[in-house]
Amino acid sequence: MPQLSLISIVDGEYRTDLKCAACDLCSSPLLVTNCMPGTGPHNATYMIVGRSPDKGDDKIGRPMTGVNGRLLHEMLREAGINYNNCYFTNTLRCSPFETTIKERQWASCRDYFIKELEEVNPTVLIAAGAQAMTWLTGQTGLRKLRRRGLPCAISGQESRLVFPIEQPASLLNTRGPEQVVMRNSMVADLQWIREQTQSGNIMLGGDIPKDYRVAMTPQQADDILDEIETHDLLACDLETGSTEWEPMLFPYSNGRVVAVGFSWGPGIARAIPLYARGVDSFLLWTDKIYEHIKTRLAKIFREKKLFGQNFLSFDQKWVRSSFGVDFCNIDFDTMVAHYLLDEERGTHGLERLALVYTTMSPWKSLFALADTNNLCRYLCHDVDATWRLREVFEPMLSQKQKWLLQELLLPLSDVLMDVEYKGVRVADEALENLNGVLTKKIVSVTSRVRKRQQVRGWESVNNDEFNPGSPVQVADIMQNYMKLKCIKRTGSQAFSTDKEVLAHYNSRPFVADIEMWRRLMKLQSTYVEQTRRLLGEDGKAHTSYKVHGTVTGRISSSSPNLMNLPRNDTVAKILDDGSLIKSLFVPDEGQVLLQADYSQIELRVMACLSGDERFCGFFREGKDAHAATAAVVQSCLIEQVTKEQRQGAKKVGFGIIYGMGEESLIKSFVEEGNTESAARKFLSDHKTAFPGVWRYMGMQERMIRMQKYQETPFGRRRRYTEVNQESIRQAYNFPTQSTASDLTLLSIIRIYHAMKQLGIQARIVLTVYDSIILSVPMEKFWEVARIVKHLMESLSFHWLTVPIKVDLEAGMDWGHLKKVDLENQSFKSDI
DNA sequence: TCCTACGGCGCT
DNA sequence: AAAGCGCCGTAGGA
Repeated sequence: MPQLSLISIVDGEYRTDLKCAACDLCSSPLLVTNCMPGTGPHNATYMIVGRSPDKGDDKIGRPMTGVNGRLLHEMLREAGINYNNCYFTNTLRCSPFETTIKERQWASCRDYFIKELEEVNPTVLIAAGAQAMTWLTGQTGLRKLRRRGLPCAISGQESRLVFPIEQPASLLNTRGPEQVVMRNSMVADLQWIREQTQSGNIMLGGDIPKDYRVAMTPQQADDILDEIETHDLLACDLETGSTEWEPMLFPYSNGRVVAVGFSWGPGIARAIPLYARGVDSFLLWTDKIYEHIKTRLAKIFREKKLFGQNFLSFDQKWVRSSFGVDFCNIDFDTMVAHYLLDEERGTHGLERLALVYTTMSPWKSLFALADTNNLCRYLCHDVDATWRLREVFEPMLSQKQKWLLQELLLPLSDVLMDVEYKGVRVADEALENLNGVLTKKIVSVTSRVRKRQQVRGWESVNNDEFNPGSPVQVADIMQNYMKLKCIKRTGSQAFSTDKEVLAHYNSRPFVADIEMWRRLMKLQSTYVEQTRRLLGEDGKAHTSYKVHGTVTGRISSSSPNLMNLPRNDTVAKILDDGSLIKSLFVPDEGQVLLQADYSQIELRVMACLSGDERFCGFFREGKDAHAATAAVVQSCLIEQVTKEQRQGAKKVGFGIIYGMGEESLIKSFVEEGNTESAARKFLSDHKTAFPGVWRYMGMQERMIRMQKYQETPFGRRRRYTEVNQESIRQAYNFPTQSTASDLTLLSIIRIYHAMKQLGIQARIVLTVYDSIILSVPMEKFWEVARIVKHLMESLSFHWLTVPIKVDLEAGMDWGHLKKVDLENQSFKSDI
């Protein structure tokens, strides 16, 4: 034990000549003060905890008296927090600059801290900076935990409340207006903490009583299972874990379901562990008991009505692989429901939702010490939160949102889960070959770059190897060694070296090399290597789709992202054969890929939503919309429209959908070689010709001004906190992008179930925004093609007043697709 | 050592 | 800066 008398120095008496024997840091010659005690009154309301003394503190011998400390004092005063009400201390009493602290050293300081904490007994703790916060609460991510009361994670101190704030020192790293903004927000945070503390609003232990139980013995497991079986509706969650160090790759042969949890009411939770975790685990299930529990759980998964937090896209796969139940009866999902209520990205985490919508306190830190028992306690919190959140969210959903949940997002999640689970086949040999080819090319470009005279100069000046992947170094060479004029700046006003700039200067060999190097690296690192790394043991790519990933209602794809693979024409700029990337994705053995695309779906949706008669007419009459637009604006016959005129009309069409400002539209016209007056005339003629379109756009702006949100025909909403140029552009784009996406999503569900019902072995392998790709047995090809086209085109809604059209393509891999001619049952030559 | 921000770039 | 994404490597702070 450390000498506890050291920290009893409070109430204004300081000593700097103390010797602490708890660790050896005190003896560092870099330090003036040895074992710096805290300072301030007993029973202070606020105990302010930094990481360690800074140099100024060390010189003076008291915490938070240096530059940083003075800053903090100023801000405290501005926030209305009285200095006499504060006790200042640090997690570490001695911390020689740039010394790595060992666990033993941390531990000895912790004992001082606990003693000090108990003596001072503050109302709340304020953690100054991320490190102090982590030390006190076990949690990371200071930004997202601002203005949050967290439980202290130090053993025996769990009932104490910790408020994190940014480290005052971070102010010193900024300048000018940014510094003012940051400082204001820090003062505001302190003010908020004062208000919370004075009002007593945030209290730990203010939650309802908890009835959590963990099965520690086989008998208890059976009792809990008996109990679960008496309920028909259960919140459910699974904890899974890797049995090895490697990440889990499908089909998760190195992963296990570690525990299963259920809840059937607020504050009620049960957890059943299945697989021992951590050295302290109590779990000693024999194989026989394990199988017995598994069988009983499988019955629950098959028969009960369940709901969870993102259950369908995560837990369901494990239920399938570990319990043999392919689909559960899921009637709700708290994450998806919250997404419908609030589309903002990254706000759907379970703990966050529980903090906002229930009286629960954070429990995430339990996971850090996740032996079997703690993991099960963690799981109990999860399912309890899930149950409570359903009670909160369900009544909040509008009729349309209920429809979206039940008829669109839950069925869609089922389908996407199945699509992800089965995966898409990858031509692994071709993948390896391509990787080799790219490696060779990159090596050669790299060595060529390093022989360039400018690079040699740079290397000798900097005494370092030039890295073509460093925008800083590339900019340095272009600006200072080649004396190239800056034509574009980055967000931080640095010399931009993006592809536009490189293209501008690519007559210079060095710049051309960098351009090629970047393209090659992009192909290799983002597409080839990532695909390789994430390939399952079955040689397939198992992407994961998110239905809650975007503010517009589009789905997103990740690990690997199969929605941004480079098109053939892009790859052709880099490699001789442009199909090399997409052709890596192939149908199941002996089958063929069928791709069904909605043609110009966003434009059609825009026509419907705006109700512009002329624009709708183009689609009803089956005209080429862009050419027809050009014909109207130029007052000529559609046959007389030149390629350039059509291109111009197309630009306006998309410009409108994307909320492009008039000035930028005109600018892009001029860049294409038109005169400014011609561009202006085109635009004003367009407005005259399509008044409905422009009226509709104006309506969107009024909508977000008046009610602060928009709603699509399907009931998707997008909220806006303020109205500015950015939000107005978003408002122009949202209804079309969202509604077009929903049409594809509904089609995915319909196609999936049609194939199932008809017993056809064709399956959806991919989907990219407006297209659906299936792997189809050869002999069923024409039948499937006909069904898919029909299903997609026959969607019918009262607002859908123009026909929607689907183009079909097919091929033996994704890189070689040919147009399908259904009439003649033939394929048209290369596209 | 980890984490975050940034510059950059692929797709619809 | 024309909407919406995911992911790469670098750079810098903690």
